[in-house]
Amino acid sequence: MPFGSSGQASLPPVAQHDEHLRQSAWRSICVNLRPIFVVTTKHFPSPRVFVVYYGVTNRHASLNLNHHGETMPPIIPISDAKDYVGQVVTVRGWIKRKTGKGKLLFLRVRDGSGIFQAVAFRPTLGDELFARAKKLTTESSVILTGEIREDSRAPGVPGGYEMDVRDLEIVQIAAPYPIAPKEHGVEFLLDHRHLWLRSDRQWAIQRVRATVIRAIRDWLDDHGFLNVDTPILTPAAGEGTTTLFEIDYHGTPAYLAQTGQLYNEANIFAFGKVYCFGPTFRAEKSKTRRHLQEFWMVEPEIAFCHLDELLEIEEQFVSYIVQRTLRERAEELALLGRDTSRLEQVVPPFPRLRYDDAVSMIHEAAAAGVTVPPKDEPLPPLPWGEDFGAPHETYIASQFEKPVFVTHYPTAAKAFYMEPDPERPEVCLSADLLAPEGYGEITGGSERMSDPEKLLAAIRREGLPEDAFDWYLDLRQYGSVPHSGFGLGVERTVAWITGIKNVREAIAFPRVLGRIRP
RNA sequence: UCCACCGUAGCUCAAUUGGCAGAGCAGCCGGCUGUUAACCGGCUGGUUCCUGGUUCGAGUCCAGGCGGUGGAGCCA
Repeated sequence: MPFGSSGQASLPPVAQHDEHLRQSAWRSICVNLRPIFVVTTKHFPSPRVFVVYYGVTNRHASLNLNHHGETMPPIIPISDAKDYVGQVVTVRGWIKRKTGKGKLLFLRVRDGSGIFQAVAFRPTLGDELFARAKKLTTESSVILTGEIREDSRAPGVPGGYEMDVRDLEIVQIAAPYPIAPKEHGVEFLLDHRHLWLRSDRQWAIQRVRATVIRAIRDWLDDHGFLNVDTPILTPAAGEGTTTLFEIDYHGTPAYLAQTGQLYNEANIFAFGKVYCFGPTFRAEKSKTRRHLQEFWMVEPEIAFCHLDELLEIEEQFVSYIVQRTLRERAEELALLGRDTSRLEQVVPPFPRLRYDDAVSMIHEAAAAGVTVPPKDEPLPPLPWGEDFGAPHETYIASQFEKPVFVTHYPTAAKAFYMEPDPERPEVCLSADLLAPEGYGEITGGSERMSDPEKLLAAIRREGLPEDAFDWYLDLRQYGSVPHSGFGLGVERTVAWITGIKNVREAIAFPRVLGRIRP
């Protein structure tokens, strides 16, 4: 029962102690979006308010009743504090930081929804409660009741509102907290990731991530894509066998999926436009700011789709994700210190650049002695046919205001299933989307090979196990069509939008090379 | 796998040519009515990553190992 009372089926009467409590009750009723019916009676047995309700959402204040069925101040999330100025409310959370000045204590409190300051003043709180408040340590859990007031000096998210504490209940006094409000090393923070998540910065990043994921699903669901998820335990590689995590499948070797794409290709023949979304696994020995062993990827796949249509889908999709996040997570991005001016420009169309032209740009830049951040090392030359290194990606991306598509990579440098350009088979109908500001490749996609003979030849050329791909080849026997798809890495996208330096902060519990705890 | 750098208090870091192991923060005690990583006074806190070597003497020099960070390759 969401009101936090005993859960009994009968409706609790609300005592009408005073005008203030009555207003609090009304207030909590009014903020609930779900239908609520209120009856007042003047006679039975004394003046009472009866509340009829159902389905109260957790997002809003709930009516707070004590054991006697009497109204208590409503329990609110900190994010709603601005709606309760002048009213007495209860907030449940954790102490981020405590500062003070004699008879005055400032408690920075977070509850997951937001951060604000609670002010404990000895003359109004009383000596006993004030002494209790002074005992609070960092990360102690508390239930605070007091009046919300507006004050421009009050810090927080959203700032400008604070609580004048009238009552407090200590749930637990926290042990000395290892993470101090100062700089820490990476190893220490990753060892304490379970606690590090409580920091302002990590809180903001995970809230952005949730919005990015919501935007991904909403856009695809609203554009005719069906979510059909693909297996994580798989019998064969998606793209080569060196980077797979092998597991024991009841005596048979199996692998954690590094892509859902091959299954996506089966699904389009049943559902037309599909996407899968989940964790993928790469056992690469990569220790860079852009790599995780386990990361989340959304992979749309579309039947009857050529490369040019795919690029239009991608630019609409990525723009929507960025613009919606800017709109809904402005406070979090501000907390992270993100300069959003570059992100505001992320709207279709994105520039398109052929691999050939990218190589020419790199040659000219290398000849001119251009250097690339972060170390300002000279741009290395790039022989035609090789894939870009990180400095090449950074340089190309830096030449454009928006994300840029690089298309028509050399066929030999790309995965076996990519369709060669019919006019020029040494390049394929592929496209990578490079994010600005050095965040690298955020999507990779292509038109897929639809001809069964050519696909079989490609599998043999790569030396892949033919029998593992029998069903994949089979797809091309029954109504094969041109089709295309791409994958977008969630952590790289979140890192780019939030402006963080390393993808490991974009996921709650990152799996990086050499680390499996916590 | 390769390259570079790093390892000293719970954390971030000092320690001169090889010569007494130090500070700030956190924690504890006391003070302060508007703090924003407050401030003031006091206290507590050490296997200097490990093993061996050189030396009268090693945090410091040498050898080997372990751990970490960044990058390369590869990738989203």
